[in-house]
Amino acid sequence: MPLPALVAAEPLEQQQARQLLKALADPLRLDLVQALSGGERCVCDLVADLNLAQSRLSFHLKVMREAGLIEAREEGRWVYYRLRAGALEQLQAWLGELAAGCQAPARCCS
Amino acid sequence: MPLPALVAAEPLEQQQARQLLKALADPLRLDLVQALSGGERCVCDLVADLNLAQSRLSFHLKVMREAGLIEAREEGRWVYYRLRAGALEQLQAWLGELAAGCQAPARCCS
DNA sequence: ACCATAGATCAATCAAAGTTGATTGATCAA
DNA sequence: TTGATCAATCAACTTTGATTGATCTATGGT
Repeated sequence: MPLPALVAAEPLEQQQARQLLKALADPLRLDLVQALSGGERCVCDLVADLNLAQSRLSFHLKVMREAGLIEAREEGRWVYYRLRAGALEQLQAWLGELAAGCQAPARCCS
Repeated sequence: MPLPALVAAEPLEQQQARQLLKALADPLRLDLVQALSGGERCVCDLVADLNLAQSRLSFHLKVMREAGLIEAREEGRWVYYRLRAGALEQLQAWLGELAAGCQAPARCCS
């Protein structure tokens, strides 16, 4: 069950940024992010709180995990998930760099 | 051609955040963002630089425009696009709030 | 050993997004 | 006014992603 999940507090590669963005860009996954934004939660609680099919939740958790957006901790027969603050911070930094130079005047059209 | 595109420097609604994230979470659109990160560019330049079908580019620009990620300026027969720095900053702030509380210890599983 | 629960995975289906090529309406230069 | 270029749009098609229900493994309680 433990899946790769990228680490490193380095600047994001475009590919990693894309995976993170995609992991975030879904309504259900955003609800999950919301649910996790207050701290670690176990899967069974999430199923109950968000009232969804277990396989559906598991699918989305996997997407998020593979993107490096969340990470899991197993304890007995439970699995606890939490947001990776580092990933959020990397994304913030990545956005910051974009915003930095984007106000330049138009290169005139050939 | 001018499409709604949300404004406001207010905190992002989840729905708006999702649209922005989705607009970013695509390889071609990321290339576009990259191309625009140095400043305004016209469509014909983008077609040439990224070497893609014009209708394809137009489709993706529309997605980004509708999300409020970019905005257009028409000049004669050309259209110039640029990133909306405000949108990037709103996203950054939104990520910041998520990162804030996500380290809390697990609520114990029922 | 048996049964119940937690959670991951798989195959099938369905819906949403992206791609392509053609067309259209502007704008501009000759 | 003719012809060329810019860029948006449309309809047909393809690809990708999400949902569902069924299994499957592992853990724990009795």
